[in-house]
Amino acid sequence: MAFYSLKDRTHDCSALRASDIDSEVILMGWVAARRNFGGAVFVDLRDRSGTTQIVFLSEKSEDLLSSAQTLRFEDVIAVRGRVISRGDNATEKIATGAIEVEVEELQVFSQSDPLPFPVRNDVNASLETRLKYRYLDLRRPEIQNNIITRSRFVSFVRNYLVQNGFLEIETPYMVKYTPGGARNFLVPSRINRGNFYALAESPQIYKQLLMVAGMEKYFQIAKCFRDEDPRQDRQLEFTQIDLEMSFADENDIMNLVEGMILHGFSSLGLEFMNNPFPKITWEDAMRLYGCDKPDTRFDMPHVVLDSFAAKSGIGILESAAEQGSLIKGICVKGEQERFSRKTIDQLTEFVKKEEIGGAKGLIWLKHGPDNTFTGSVSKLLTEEKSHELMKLLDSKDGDTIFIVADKPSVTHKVMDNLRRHLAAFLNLTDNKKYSALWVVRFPMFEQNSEGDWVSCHHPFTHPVPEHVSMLDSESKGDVRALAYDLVINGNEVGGGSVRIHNPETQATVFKALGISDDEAQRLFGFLLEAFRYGVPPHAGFAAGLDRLSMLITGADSIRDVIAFPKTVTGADLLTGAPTPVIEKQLNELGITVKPTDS
RNA sequence: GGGGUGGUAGUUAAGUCGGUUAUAACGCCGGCCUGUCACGCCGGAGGCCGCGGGUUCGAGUCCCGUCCACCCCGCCA
Repeated sequence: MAFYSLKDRTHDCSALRASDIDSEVILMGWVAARRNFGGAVFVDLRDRSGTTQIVFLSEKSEDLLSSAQTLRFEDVIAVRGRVISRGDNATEKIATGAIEVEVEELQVFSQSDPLPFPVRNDVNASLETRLKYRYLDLRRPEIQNNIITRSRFVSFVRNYLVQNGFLEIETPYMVKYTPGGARNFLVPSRINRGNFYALAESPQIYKQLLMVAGMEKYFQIAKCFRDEDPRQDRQLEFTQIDLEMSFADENDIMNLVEGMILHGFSSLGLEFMNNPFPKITWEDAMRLYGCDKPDTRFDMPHVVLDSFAAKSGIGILESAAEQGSLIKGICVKGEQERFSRKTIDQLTEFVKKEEIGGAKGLIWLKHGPDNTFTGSVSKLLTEEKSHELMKLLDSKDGDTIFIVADKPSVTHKVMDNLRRHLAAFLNLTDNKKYSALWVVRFPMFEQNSEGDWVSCHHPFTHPVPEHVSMLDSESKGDVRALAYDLVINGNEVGGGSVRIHNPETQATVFKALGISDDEAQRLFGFLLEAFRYGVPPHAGFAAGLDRLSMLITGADSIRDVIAFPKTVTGADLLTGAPTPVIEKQLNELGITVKPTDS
């Protein structure tokens, strides 16, 4: 008997409806469940699209029935049969619930060993087990649908960009090593022993060279590699929707990307709470939310209370203000009854945690009837000062106010964490809702822990033109960049900038970063040289496809939107990578591995 | 590099104050069953309690170390 093949398959397992009754069909898929009644066997047949119940009846053939009784979970089969009505036994649980297929012929393509864990949405094997048998985990409809949704989104993105005149161009993954930024994965060169490629952190330099090359509009679904500790939303290798456009300014890029996101989400039936996306400056984001990626699904902005604090009559606030502390308040609308003394104590412990920012304490006030406060410092506030604070924070009867005073960096971080924490506590974060915004005018530079000035974005970012003269001054910390981040639901899903195309400006920026002319030549000489041969002004963007995929699928972990993810220690539990390699290979590369404890 | 949570049958979990033969559900094996849909019923097999050391008459349980997974901080231009 010849095996059935794809051309014989008449329908997928989600296709059949009552209107198909009496047709003869051939289905192929995996045995998702088997219910054996001796004289009748029901099988849930699952393929990528869904599930159809097939039924083996003794009246048809005893041989067929006994074959059906040997079927086990995840056997791969084809069946030929007739679509019949399920009558009173119809179910709403599956899309094909009105019908079933009465089997006339069964082909078993392959049998499955007993499974290490059930292939079902409602059974949670440990992550370790799921990753070891990732091909089984991927059969679970929940994960499979994530991968399908991601594919549909990527497909939309490609179409959108191509229709907007973009060319999809690949750039090298094995690139020149440059220090700074993320730690690189290194690839040793056999032919040039002792030399290394780096795996690209991003296609940044190549896409700028493509602009010099006159490609005008480039995009790529590009893998990027960064040897930094993974997180819930971060993997060692990840994917960016990377694009660059000549003659474009920041609004051209933001409009393009915004259209891509709005329509891409819309194509999946997902709509944004805000359209168009608001733009706020980095400064305003820090002032209102204490961070550069605020979650705007809920309001609860921070209010800076420095001048109030200085004359508040509250000793700790007045002295904090004198010492140059930043004092911020946040007003929780209503739900006052949920802030019991115990809850407030827990919030106080929360803000004191080091990873939350390590505040010294948390001031709280409950706005009661007749415009009075109760709370930690209420007795110290005059009626006039109380009313002033109420006005500043727009608090009403039934609201609750929290105040933190500390070093600016601590206050921002603590109040950011507190705002998110309160939103989660009050169930204001619905992952079916989407709220996006642009954060613009990032600083050009920041100081790292060693006190060195480093780029916030990257060294090719164009400063705000009016700030160019400040680049080599003491106030370079105040220089703002033509850089923008796209933030959705508190996730930084992408960022970009206008690039420098003027050699003098580029030289000044390198100088501000403490990169000498010689070093600039050594690291980026090829780029600077390219820019001498006619470079168009250009700007670009890179969006994190994995994080976007998490948002569109509602996945909690980046692992749930990547077919073969790595663990938090960078291991691939399915293949066992990374592994030692054979001595011969190391010898060819001229590499000696040191013992681990050296 | 630092902090936290977890690891017991193929899987998911329970296991009290340190005490006799380590439980359950699902899966697996055998049997029964023609309307189930996570079918049901009867019976059975299945254990390096992550690994190594220590305390103790006695350790799944207490202590030390270590490995693995996850979460967080640092890090991620």
